[in-house]
Amino acid sequence: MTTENLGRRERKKAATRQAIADAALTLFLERGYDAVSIKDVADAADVSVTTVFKHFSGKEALVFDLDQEMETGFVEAVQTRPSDQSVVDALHDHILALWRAFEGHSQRNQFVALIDSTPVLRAYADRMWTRHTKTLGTALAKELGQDANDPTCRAAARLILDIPALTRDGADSEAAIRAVFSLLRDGWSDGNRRFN
Amino acid sequence: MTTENLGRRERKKAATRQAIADAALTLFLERGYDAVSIKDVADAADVSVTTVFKHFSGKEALVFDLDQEMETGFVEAVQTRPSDQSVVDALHDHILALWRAFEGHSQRNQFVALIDSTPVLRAYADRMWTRHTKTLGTALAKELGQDANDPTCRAAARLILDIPALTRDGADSEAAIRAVFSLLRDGWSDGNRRFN
DNA sequence: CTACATAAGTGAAATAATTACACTTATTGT
DNA sequence: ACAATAAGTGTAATTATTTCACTTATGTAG
Repeated sequence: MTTENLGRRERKKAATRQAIADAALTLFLERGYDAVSIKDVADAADVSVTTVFKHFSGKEALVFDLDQEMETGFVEAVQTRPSDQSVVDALHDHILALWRAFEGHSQRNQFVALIDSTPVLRAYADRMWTRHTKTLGTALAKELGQDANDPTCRAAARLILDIPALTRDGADSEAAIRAVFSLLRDGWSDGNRRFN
Repeated sequence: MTTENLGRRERKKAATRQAIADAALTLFLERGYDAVSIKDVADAADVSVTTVFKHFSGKEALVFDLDQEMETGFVEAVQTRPSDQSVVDALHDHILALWRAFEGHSQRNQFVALIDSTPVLRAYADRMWTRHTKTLGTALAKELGQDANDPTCRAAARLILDIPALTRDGADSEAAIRAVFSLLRDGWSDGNRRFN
């Protein structure tokens, strides 16, 4: 799907990019993120340092080869949902699907460990998700017939995109997902209880 | 309160730190963040580059001289609230107070413009708030008699700390605050409406 | 098929943030 | 007064990132 029907040039370009990403991930998992320089990655992939920067915006981006697919995924999830489904339910299903797909990856544990142990990568990962707050918020607003900048839609979008960040520091991911969607559906009864 | 009853050493240290922060802010507002190097700041404050790094963890930190006070502020807000007040109400009050204090600053507009126009600073500001998710979440859990890692408490904490990030990209701050607390109190009725 | 335009890749050099190190100087507590 | 300690200095090294002028491969119009 991604490497089809393209000219030789495009194919070679994609191959180079992939070689760099692969070399980077291998080295990072082997030695740790900070112990690997961009030059190391370039050498391992047999390209120049300049070429690495032609393909990736910076060192952190070498770790996350996805990013863009995510944004469209969320937006599509709400737009193409069955007509009798609420947007909250659609997003709930989407997240669960993403989660299960991620679970079934062999390198998953190493990968998570790499990110958890590298502050720069944690920060980058968080931003990677929350960067799409505006887009998802607008998509939600459109679905519900609200203004594009509707603050409630944006806040809801943000809370949902916070989920990956919430599943760190020894938190149970599935519980975090449940908690977020419970908040969205019913609010926070505990927090609103008064003590008098 | 901050510069009292300290020895000469501590006082000079604080003065140096302040001189650096002041020089940095002045230069950043004048020329823009990227056009000012750490060396420029050091020269303007008449200290060595090394000294700058002794006081601030990095270039971004030069802009945000608060950070730590914020965390304790939120935690105290919930702990010292009147006994007939819910934690949500206490946090609502606290945020509104912070907001009003910030409004009454002469440099506020320039400051906001500086951050909005500098991607690195936006990212840093977001992290600065959400960094305290775990602490505030734990404090909330303790108040409510839940487990320290209770996912709902943590999610609620995160949503509240998201507020500053939500007030960007042409969003109305007060509306964002209202939206977040409405979500916390009653959930998201619009998002849960089904269309059949 | 040829020639030209263009995009990918190269290599070197410049800039700037960040860290390490060995050193001087000022402050503090005894 | 003195020894311990913390603040500050200056230099040098490391490394991410950008810029630039250059080569080479590919695609394409004629």
